[in-house]
Amino acid sequence: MKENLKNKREKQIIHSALHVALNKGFENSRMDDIVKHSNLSKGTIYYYYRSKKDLYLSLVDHWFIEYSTGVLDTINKKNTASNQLKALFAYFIDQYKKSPSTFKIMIEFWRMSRLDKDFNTKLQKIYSQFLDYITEIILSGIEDNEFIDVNPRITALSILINIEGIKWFTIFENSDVEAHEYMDTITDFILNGLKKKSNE
Amino acid sequence: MKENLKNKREKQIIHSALHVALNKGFENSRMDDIVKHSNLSKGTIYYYYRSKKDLYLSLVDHWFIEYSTGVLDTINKKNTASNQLKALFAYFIDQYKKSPSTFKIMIEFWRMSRLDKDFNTKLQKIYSQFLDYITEIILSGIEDNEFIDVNPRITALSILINIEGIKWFTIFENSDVEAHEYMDTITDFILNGLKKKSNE
DNA sequence: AATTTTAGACTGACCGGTCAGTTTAAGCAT
DNA sequence: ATGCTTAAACTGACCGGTCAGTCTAAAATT
Repeated sequence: MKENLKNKREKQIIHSALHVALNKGFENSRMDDIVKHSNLSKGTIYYYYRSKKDLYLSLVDHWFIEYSTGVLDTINKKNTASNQLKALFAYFIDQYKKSPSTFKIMIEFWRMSRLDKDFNTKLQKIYSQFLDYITEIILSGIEDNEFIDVNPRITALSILINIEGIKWFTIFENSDVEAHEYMDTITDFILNGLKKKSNE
Repeated sequence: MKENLKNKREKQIIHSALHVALNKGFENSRMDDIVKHSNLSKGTIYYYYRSKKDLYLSLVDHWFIEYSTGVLDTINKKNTASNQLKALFAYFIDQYKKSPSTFKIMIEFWRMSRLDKDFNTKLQKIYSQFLDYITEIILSGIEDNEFIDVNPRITALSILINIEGIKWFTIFENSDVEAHEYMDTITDFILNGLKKKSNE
Protein backbone atom coordinates (compact mmCIF):
# COMPACT_ATOMS: atom_id res chain seq x y z
CA MET A 1 0.00 0.00 0.00
CA LYS A 2 3.07 2.24 -0.10
CA GLU A 3 2.60 2.83 -3.77
CA ASN A 4 -0.97 3.80 -3.08
CA LEU A 5 -0.12 6.79 -0.95
CA LYS A 6 2.27 8.20 -3.53
CA ASN A 7 -0.40 7.77 -6.14
CA LYS A 8 -3.05 9.33 -4.00
CA ARG A 9 -0.90 12.34 -3.20
CA GLU A 10 0.08 12.87 -6.81
CA LYS A 11 -3.54 12.86 -7.86
CA GLN A 12 -4.39 15.21 -5.04
CA ILE A 13 -1.68 17.63 -6.07
CA ILE A 14 -2.37 17.41 -9.79
CA HIS A 15 -6.04 17.96 -9.13
CA SER A 16 -5.27 21.13 -7.23
CA ALA A 17 -2.80 22.27 -9.84
CA LEU A 18 -5.50 21.91 -12.47
CA HIS A 19 -7.94 23.84 -10.36
CA VAL A 20 -5.53 26.68 -9.81
CA ALA A 21 -4.23 26.81 -13.38
CA LEU A 22 -7.78 26.97 -14.67
CA ASN A 23 -8.42 30.13 -12.72
CA LYS A 24 -5.07 31.83 -13.04
CA GLY A 25 -2.96 30.24 -15.75
CA PHE A 26 0.53 28.92 -15.29
CA GLU A 27 2.51 32.00 -14.31
CA ASN A 28 -0.19 33.50 -12.13
CA SER A 29 -0.82 30.34 -10.25
CA ARG A 30 1.07 30.33 -7.01
CA MET A 31 2.49 27.28 -5.36
CA ASP A 32 0.82 28.61 -2.23
CA ASP A 33 -2.52 28.49 -4.02
CA ILE A 34 -1.95 24.81 -4.65
CA VAL A 35 -0.88 24.37 -1.05
CA LYS A 36 -4.09 25.92 0.14
CA HIS A 37 -6.37 24.05 -2.23
CA SER A 38 -4.75 20.67 -1.68
CA ASN A 39 -4.61 20.90 2.11
CA LEU A 40 -1.03 19.79 1.92
CA SER A 41 2.06 21.67 2.90
CA LYS A 42 4.49 23.28 0.56
CA GLY A 43 7.10 20.78 1.61
CA THR A 44 4.91 17.87 0.63
CA ILE A 45 4.34 19.27 -2.80
CA TYR A 46 8.04 19.71 -3.32
CA TYR A 47 8.52 16.25 -1.91
CA TYR A 48 6.58 14.83 -4.84
CA TYR A 49 7.48 17.30 -7.55
CA ARG A 50 10.81 18.92 -8.15
CA SER A 51 9.51 22.19 -9.42
CA LYS A 52 6.45 24.08 -10.48
CA LYS A 53 7.19 23.30 -14.10
CA ASP A 54 7.68 19.63 -13.34
CA LEU A 55 4.30 19.58 -11.66
CA TYR A 56 2.55 21.15 -14.60
CA LEU A 57 4.25 18.87 -17.07
CA SER A 58 2.81 15.98 -15.10
CA LEU A 59 -0.58 17.60 -15.37
CA VAL A 60 -0.25 17.35 -19.14
CA ASP A 61 0.50 13.65 -18.82
CA HIS A 62 -2.52 13.01 -16.64
CA TRP A 63 -4.71 14.91 -19.01
CA PHE A 64 -3.50 12.84 -21.93
CA ILE A 65 -3.87 9.48 -20.24
CA GLU A 66 -7.41 10.29 -19.25
CA TYR A 67 -8.34 11.24 -22.79
CA SER A 68 -6.43 8.66 -24.68
CA THR A 69 -8.25 5.68 -23.21
CA GLY A 70 -11.61 7.35 -23.71
CA VAL A 71 -10.87 8.02 -27.35
CA LEU A 72 -9.72 4.51 -28.09
CA ASP A 73 -12.74 3.01 -26.36
CA THR A 74 -15.02 5.23 -28.37
CA ILE A 75 -13.43 4.36 -31.67
CA ASN A 76 -13.27 0.65 -31.07
CA LYS A 77 -16.96 0.38 -30.35
CA LYS A 78 -17.84 1.25 -33.96
CA ASN A 79 -17.27 -0.57 -37.23
CA THR A 80 -17.40 1.70 -40.21
CA ALA A 81 -15.02 4.60 -40.58
CA SER A 82 -17.78 7.19 -40.75
CA ASN A 83 -19.36 5.82 -37.61
CA GLN A 84 -16.01 5.95 -35.91
CA LEU A 85 -15.57 9.57 -36.88
CA LYS A 86 -19.08 10.42 -35.78
CA ALA A 87 -18.49 8.72 -32.46
CA LEU A 88 -15.26 10.64 -32.06
CA PHE A 89 -16.95 13.99 -32.58
CA ALA A 90 -19.75 12.96 -30.25
CA TYR A 91 -17.28 11.85 -27.64
CA PHE A 92 -15.55 15.21 -27.52
CA ILE A 93 -18.77 17.16 -27.40
CA ASP A 94 -19.86 14.93 -24.59
CA GLN A 95 -16.61 15.56 -22.76
CA TYR A 96 -16.96 19.25 -23.31
CA LYS A 97 -20.40 19.22 -21.75
CA LYS A 98 -19.30 17.10 -18.84
CA SER A 99 -16.22 19.09 -18.03
CA PRO A 100 -15.38 22.14 -20.09
CA SER A 101 -12.34 22.59 -17.90
CA THR A 102 -10.55 19.94 -19.89
CA PHE A 103 -10.84 22.17 -22.93
CA LYS A 104 -10.05 25.30 -21.05
CA ILE A 105 -6.77 23.91 -19.86
CA MET A 106 -5.83 23.02 -23.43
CA ILE A 107 -5.52 26.71 -24.15
CA GLU A 108 -2.97 26.93 -21.39
CA PHE A 109 -1.13 23.93 -22.79
CA TRP A 110 -1.00 25.37 -26.28
CA ARG A 111 0.31 28.54 -24.87
CA MET A 112 2.99 26.84 -22.82
CA SER A 113 3.96 24.85 -25.91
CA ARG A 114 4.61 28.08 -27.66
CA LEU A 115 6.90 29.34 -24.94
CA ASP A 116 8.62 26.30 -23.58
CA LYS A 117 10.49 23.54 -25.34
CA ASP A 118 9.58 20.84 -22.84
CA PHE A 119 5.89 21.54 -23.01
CA ASN A 120 6.13 21.66 -26.77
CA THR A 121 7.81 18.29 -27.03
CA LYS A 122 5.28 16.70 -24.74
CA LEU A 123 2.27 18.15 -26.49
CA GLN A 124 3.66 17.36 -29.92
CA LYS A 125 3.95 13.71 -28.94
CA ILE A 126 0.42 13.65 -27.60
CA TYR A 127 -1.06 15.22 -30.67
CA SER A 128 0.80 13.03 -33.07
CA GLN A 129 -0.67 10.12 -31.15
CA PHE A 130 -4.19 11.46 -31.66
CA LEU A 131 -3.41 12.25 -35.26
CA ASP A 132 -2.38 8.67 -35.80
CA TYR A 133 -5.69 7.40 -34.45
CA ILE A 134 -7.62 9.61 -36.84
CA THR A 135 -5.37 8.88 -39.79
CA GLU A 136 -5.95 5.21 -39.18
CA ILE A 137 -9.69 5.70 -39.39
CA ILE A 138 -9.46 7.65 -42.61
CA LEU A 139 -7.17 5.06 -44.15
CA SER A 140 -9.52 2.23 -43.32
CA GLY A 141 -12.39 4.27 -44.71
CA ILE A 142 -10.56 4.67 -48.00
CA GLU A 143 -9.57 1.03 -48.07
CA ASP A 144 -13.14 -0.09 -47.51
CA ASN A 145 -14.32 2.11 -50.37
CA GLU A 146 -16.33 4.12 -47.92
CA PHE A 147 -14.37 7.36 -48.38
CA ILE A 148 -13.05 9.03 -51.45
CA ASP A 149 -9.33 9.05 -52.02
CA VAL A 150 -8.28 12.02 -49.89
CA ASN A 151 -4.92 12.69 -48.33
CA PRO A 152 -5.36 10.98 -44.95
CA ARG A 153 -2.83 13.10 -43.10
CA ILE A 154 -4.29 16.43 -44.13
CA THR A 155 -7.81 15.25 -43.50
CA ALA A 156 -6.89 13.91 -40.09
CA LEU A 157 -5.32 17.19 -39.12
CA SER A 158 -8.35 19.10 -40.32
CA ILE A 159 -10.51 16.95 -38.11
CA LEU A 160 -8.22 17.37 -35.15
CA ILE A 161 -8.16 21.13 -35.54
CA ASN A 162 -11.93 21.20 -35.69
CA ILE A 163 -12.19 19.21 -32.50
CA GLU A 164 -9.75 21.58 -30.87
CA GLY A 165 -12.01 24.35 -32.04
CA ILE A 166 -14.37 23.51 -29.20
CA LYS A 167 -12.00 25.53 -27.05
CA TRP A 168 -13.68 28.55 -28.55
CA PHE A 169 -16.82 27.97 -26.53
CA THR A 170 -14.93 27.93 -23.26
CA ILE A 171 -13.74 31.49 -23.79
CA PHE A 172 -16.38 33.35 -25.69
CA GLU A 173 -19.98 33.49 -24.79
CA ASN A 174 -22.06 32.94 -27.82
CA SER A 175 -25.72 33.28 -27.30
CA ASP A 176 -26.45 32.16 -30.86
CA VAL A 177 -24.42 29.02 -31.28
CA GLU A 178 -23.98 26.02 -29.03
CA ALA A 179 -20.90 23.85 -29.12
CA HIS A 180 -22.82 20.82 -30.27
CA GLU A 181 -24.40 22.77 -33.12
CA TYR A 182 -20.98 23.75 -34.28
CA MET A 183 -19.75 20.19 -34.00
CA ASP A 184 -22.78 18.82 -35.86
CA THR A 185 -22.37 21.30 -38.66
CA ILE A 186 -18.70 20.70 -39.16
CA THR A 187 -19.19 16.94 -38.86
CA ASP A 188 -21.66 17.11 -41.71
CA PHE A 189 -19.33 19.14 -43.87
CA ILE A 190 -16.47 16.77 -43.32
CA LEU A 191 -18.35 13.50 -43.60
CA ASN A 192 -20.23 14.59 -46.70
CA GLY A 193 -16.94 15.66 -48.16
CA LEU A 194 -15.39 12.30 -47.40
CA LYS A 195 -18.14 9.86 -48.26
CA LYS A 196 -18.38 8.31 -51.69
CA LYS A 197 -21.62 9.10 -53.42
CA SER A 198 -23.42 5.76 -53.75
CA ASN A 199 -24.75 6.46 -57.25
CA GLU A 200 -21.49 6.89 -59.14
CA MET B 1 2.53 67.29 -36.19
CA LYS B 2 1.90 66.87 -32.48
CA GLU B 3 -0.45 64.03 -33.12
CA ASN B 4 2.20 62.47 -35.28
CA LEU B 5 4.77 62.06 -32.57
CA LYS B 6 2.29 60.51 -30.21
CA ASN B 7 1.31 58.15 -32.97
CA LYS B 8 4.86 57.31 -33.84
CA ARG B 9 5.77 56.57 -30.26
CA GLU B 10 2.71 54.44 -29.70
CA LYS B 11 3.51 52.37 -32.75
CA GLN B 12 7.10 52.09 -31.62
CA ILE B 13 6.08 50.86 -28.19
CA ILE B 14 3.36 48.52 -29.42
CA HIS B 15 5.74 47.07 -31.92
CA SER B 16 8.21 46.27 -29.18
CA ALA B 17 5.50 44.92 -26.94
CA LEU B 18 4.49 42.56 -29.71
CA HIS B 19 8.06 41.47 -30.22
CA VAL B 20 8.57 40.74 -26.56
CA ALA B 21 5.21 39.07 -26.00
CA LEU B 22 5.85 36.78 -28.95
CA ASN B 23 8.98 35.46 -27.35
CA LYS B 24 7.91 35.37 -23.75
CA GLY B 25 4.17 35.72 -23.39
CA PHE B 26 2.41 38.32 -21.31
CA GLU B 27 3.55 37.51 -17.79
CA ASN B 28 7.11 36.68 -18.70
CA SER B 29 7.60 39.80 -20.73
CA ARG B 30 9.32 42.48 -18.70
CA MET B 31 8.73 46.15 -19.07
CA ASP B 32 12.50 46.45 -19.15
CA ASP B 33 12.56 44.15 -22.19
CA ILE B 34 10.27 46.56 -23.97
CA VAL B 35 12.44 49.45 -22.83
CA LYS B 36 15.48 47.81 -24.31
CA HIS B 37 13.86 46.76 -27.58
CA SER B 38 12.17 50.08 -28.22
CA ASN B 39 15.21 52.23 -27.48
CA LEU B 40 13.00 54.37 -25.32
CA SER B 41 13.16 54.94 -21.61
CA LYS B 42 10.89 53.45 -19.04
CA GLY B 43 9.57 56.92 -18.31
CA THR B 44 8.48 57.38 -21.90
CA ILE B 45 6.62 54.11 -21.97
CA TYR B 46 4.76 54.99 -18.81
CA TYR B 47 4.19 58.44 -20.25
CA TYR B 48 2.12 56.87 -23.04
CA TYR B 49 0.68 53.86 -21.27
CA ARG B 50 -0.58 53.72 -17.75
CA SER B 51 0.30 50.11 -17.10
CA LYS B 52 1.58 46.94 -18.61
CA LYS B 53 -1.94 45.67 -19.02
CA ASP B 54 -3.06 48.90 -20.64
CA LEU B 55 -0.22 48.57 -23.11
CA TYR B 56 -1.12 45.04 -24.05
CA LEU B 57 -4.78 45.88 -24.40
CA SER B 58 -3.75 48.49 -26.94
CA LEU B 59 -1.77 45.85 -28.74
CA VAL B 60 -5.01 43.94 -29.22
CA ASP B 61 -6.59 47.02 -30.73
CA HIS B 62 -3.75 47.58 -33.15
CA TRP B 63 -3.85 43.96 -34.19
CA PHE B 64 -7.55 44.19 -34.88
CA ILE B 65 -7.41 47.42 -36.87
CA GLU B 66 -4.68 46.01 -39.07
CA TYR B 67 -6.67 42.89 -39.82
CA SER B 68 -10.07 44.38 -40.12
CA THR B 69 -9.26 46.63 -43.06
CA GLY B 70 -7.46 43.81 -44.84
CA VAL B 71 -10.42 41.51 -44.45
CA LEU B 72 -12.94 44.03 -45.69
CA ASP B 73 -10.79 44.90 -48.71
CA THR B 74 -10.48 41.25 -49.58
CA ILE B 75 -14.17 40.57 -49.34
CA ASN B 76 -15.24 43.61 -51.26
CA LYS B 77 -13.11 42.75 -54.27
CA LYS B 78 -15.23 39.70 -55.04
CA ASN B 79 -18.83 39.31 -56.19
CA THR B 80 -20.21 35.88 -55.43
CA ALA B 81 -20.43 34.58 -51.90
CA SER B 82 -18.27 31.53 -52.62
CA ASN B 83 -15.60 33.70 -54.16
CA GLN B 84 -15.73 35.95 -51.15
CA LEU B 85 -15.24 32.99 -48.85
CA LYS B 86 -12.44 31.62 -50.98
CA ALA B 87 -10.75 35.00 -50.95
CA LEU B 88 -11.12 35.16 -47.21
CA PHE B 89 -9.43 31.82 -46.69
CA ALA B 90 -6.72 32.78 -49.14
CA TYR B 91 -6.21 36.07 -47.37
CA PHE B 92 -5.55 34.46 -44.04
CA ILE B 93 -3.22 31.86 -45.45
CA ASP B 94 -1.38 34.66 -47.17
CA GLN B 95 -1.15 36.56 -43.91
CA TYR B 96 0.06 33.48 -42.13
CA LYS B 97 2.85 33.05 -44.65
CA LYS B 98 3.80 36.70 -44.54
CA SER B 99 3.84 36.99 -40.79
CA PRO B 100 3.04 33.97 -38.68
CA SER B 101 3.60 36.15 -35.65
CA THR B 102 0.12 37.55 -36.08
CA PHE B 103 -1.27 34.09 -35.50
CA LYS B 104 1.15 33.30 -32.74
CA ILE B 105 0.05 36.29 -30.76
CA MET B 106 -3.58 35.21 -31.10
CA ILE B 107 -2.81 32.30 -28.82
CA GLU B 108 -1.66 34.76 -26.23
CA PHE B 109 -4.83 36.82 -26.71
CA TRP B 110 -7.10 33.79 -26.34
CA ARG B 111 -5.28 32.89 -23.21
CA MET B 112 -5.57 36.36 -21.74
CA SER B 113 -9.26 36.36 -22.63
CA ARG B 114 -9.65 33.32 -20.53
CA LEU B 115 -8.02 34.91 -17.52
CA ASP B 116 -8.93 38.55 -17.67
CA LYS B 117 -12.29 40.21 -18.08
CA ASP B 118 -10.98 43.23 -19.97
CA PHE B 119 -9.16 41.16 -22.53
CA ASN B 120 -12.20 38.98 -22.87
CA THR B 121 -14.54 41.87 -23.53
CA LYS B 122 -12.21 43.34 -26.13
CA LEU B 123 -11.64 40.08 -27.94
CA GLN B 124 -15.31 39.21 -27.85
CA LYS B 125 -16.13 42.46 -29.61
CA ILE B 126 -13.49 41.89 -32.22
CA TYR B 127 -14.62 38.38 -32.98
CA SER B 128 -18.26 39.28 -33.16
CA GLN B 129 -17.23 41.87 -35.73
CA PHE B 130 -15.49 39.21 -37.83
CA LEU B 131 -18.41 36.87 -37.32
CA ASP B 132 -20.72 39.52 -38.68
CA TYR B 133 -18.65 39.87 -41.82
CA ILE B 134 -18.80 36.16 -42.47
CA THR B 135 -22.46 35.85 -41.57
CA GLU B 136 -23.17 38.59 -44.08
CA ILE B 137 -21.45 36.62 -46.82
CA ILE B 138 -23.36 33.45 -46.01
CA LEU B 139 -26.64 35.31 -45.94
CA SER B 140 -26.03 36.87 -49.33
CA GLY B 141 -25.04 33.46 -50.66
CA ILE B 142 -28.33 31.99 -49.50
CA GLU B 143 -30.29 34.94 -50.84
CA ASP B 144 -28.66 34.63 -54.25
CA ASN B 145 -29.55 30.94 -54.38
CA GLU B 146 -25.88 30.11 -54.42
CA PHE B 147 -25.84 28.36 -51.05
CA ILE B 148 -28.23 25.90 -49.51
CA ASP B 149 -30.35 27.04 -46.62
CA VAL B 150 -27.94 26.60 -43.70
CA ASN B 151 -27.95 28.37 -40.37
CA PRO B 152 -25.74 31.37 -41.18
CA ARG B 153 -24.56 31.96 -37.64
CA ILE B 154 -23.38 28.42 -37.02
CA THR B 155 -21.77 28.21 -40.41
CA ALA B 156 -20.00 31.51 -39.92
CA LEU B 157 -18.63 30.38 -36.60
CA SER B 158 -17.44 27.11 -38.10
CA ILE B 159 -15.56 29.07 -40.71
CA LEU B 160 -14.06 31.41 -38.17
CA ILE B 161 -12.91 28.54 -36.00
CA ASN B 162 -11.30 26.90 -38.97
CA ILE B 163 -9.45 30.06 -39.83
CA GLU B 164 -8.29 30.31 -36.25
CA GLY B 165 -7.08 26.75 -36.61
CA ILE B 166 -4.09 28.07 -38.54
CA LYS B 167 -2.65 28.83 -35.12
CA TRP B 168 -1.87 25.15 -34.96
CA PHE B 169 0.92 25.49 -37.45
CA THR B 170 2.65 28.18 -35.45
CA ILE B 171 3.12 25.83 -32.52
CA PHE B 172 3.53 22.35 -33.82
CA GLU B 173 5.93 21.32 -36.48
CA ASN B 174 4.25 19.12 -38.95
CA SER B 175 6.45 17.70 -41.57
CA ASP B 176 3.50 16.14 -43.40
CA VAL B 177 1.00 18.93 -43.68
CA GLU B 178 1.40 22.54 -44.72
CA ALA B 179 -0.95 25.25 -43.53
CA HIS B 180 -2.20 25.97 -47.03
CA GLU B 181 -2.98 22.31 -47.61
CA TYR B 182 -5.07 22.29 -44.49
CA MET B 183 -6.82 25.47 -45.54
CA ASP B 184 -7.48 24.16 -49.06
CA THR B 185 -8.90 20.94 -47.72
CA ILE B 186 -11.21 22.53 -45.25
CA THR B 187 -12.23 25.18 -47.77
CA ASP B 188 -13.33 22.42 -50.10
CA PHE B 189 -15.29 20.65 -47.41
CA ILE B 190 -17.09 23.78 -46.41
CA LEU B 191 -17.76 25.18 -49.86
CA ASN B 192 -18.96 21.86 -51.23
CA GLY B 193 -21.18 21.56 -48.21
CA LEU B 194 -22.62 25.00 -48.81
CA LYS B 195 -23.05 25.13 -52.56
CA LYS B 196 -26.27 24.16 -54.21
CA LYS B 197 -25.85 21.29 -56.60
CA SER B 198 -26.64 22.73 -60.05
CA ASN B 199 -28.50 19.65 -61.26
CA GLU B 200 -31.28 19.45 -58.71
C1' DA C 1 7.23 -6.78 25.71
C1' DA C 2 9.72 -2.82 25.91
C1' DT C 3 12.99 0.08 23.67
C1' DT C 4 15.53 1.97 19.91
C1' DT C 5 16.27 2.86 15.09
C1' DT C 6 14.99 3.96 10.58
C1' DA C 7 12.91 5.94 6.64
C1' DG C 8 9.43 7.95 4.40
C1' DA C 9 6.15 11.63 4.78
C1' DC C 10 5.39 16.08 6.12
C1' DT C 11 5.82 20.98 7.98
C1' DG C 12 6.11 26.13 7.48
C1' DA C 13 9.12 29.96 8.45
C1' DC C 14 12.38 32.00 5.87
C1' DC C 15 15.63 33.66 2.18
C1' DG C 16 17.01 35.72 -2.03
C1' DG C 17 15.78 37.39 -6.07
C1' DT C 18 12.45 39.66 -9.12
C1' DC C 19 9.77 43.17 -11.19
C1' DA C 20 5.84 46.70 -11.99
C1' DG C 21 5.69 50.98 -11.17
C1' DT C 22 7.57 55.59 -9.06
C1' DT C 23 10.54 59.25 -8.44
C1' DT C 24 14.02 62.46 -9.42
C1' DA C 25 16.68 65.77 -11.53
C1' DA C 26 18.21 67.03 -15.60
C1' DG C 27 18.21 67.70 -20.90
C1' DC C 28 16.20 68.71 -25.31
C1' DA C 29 12.96 70.51 -28.69
C1' DT C 30 9.57 73.56 -30.48
C1' DA D 1 7.65 77.35 -20.85
C1' DT D 2 5.65 73.34 -22.12
C1' DG D 3 5.68 68.91 -23.96
C1' DC D 4 8.69 65.15 -24.38
C1' DT D 5 12.58 62.36 -23.03
C1' DT D 6 16.25 60.27 -20.38
C1' DA D 7 19.07 57.34 -17.02
C1' DA D 8 19.22 55.63 -12.84
C1' DA D 9 18.02 54.73 -8.40
C1' DC D 10 14.49 53.14 -5.58
C1' DT D 11 10.34 50.78 -3.37
C1' DG D 12 7.87 47.06 -1.66
C1' DA D 13 5.03 43.39 -2.49
C1' DC D 14 5.51 39.07 -4.05
C1' DC D 15 6.91 34.14 -4.73
C1' DG D 16 9.66 29.81 -5.99
C1' DG D 17 12.28 27.07 -3.68
C1' DT D 18 14.88 25.51 0.64
C1' DC D 19 15.91 23.46 4.90
C1' DA D 20 16.15 22.13 9.64
C1' DG D 21 13.48 19.70 12.01
C1' DT D 22 8.94 16.87 13.40
C1' DC D 23 5.92 13.01 13.11
C1' DT D 24 4.58 8.20 12.58
C1' DA D 25 4.45 3.49 12.02
C1' DA D 26 6.88 -0.34 11.15
C1' DA D 27 11.20 -2.94 11.77
C1' DA D 28 15.08 -4.25 14.49
C1' DT D 29 17.23 -4.91 18.81
C1' DT D 30 17.30 -5.89 23.57
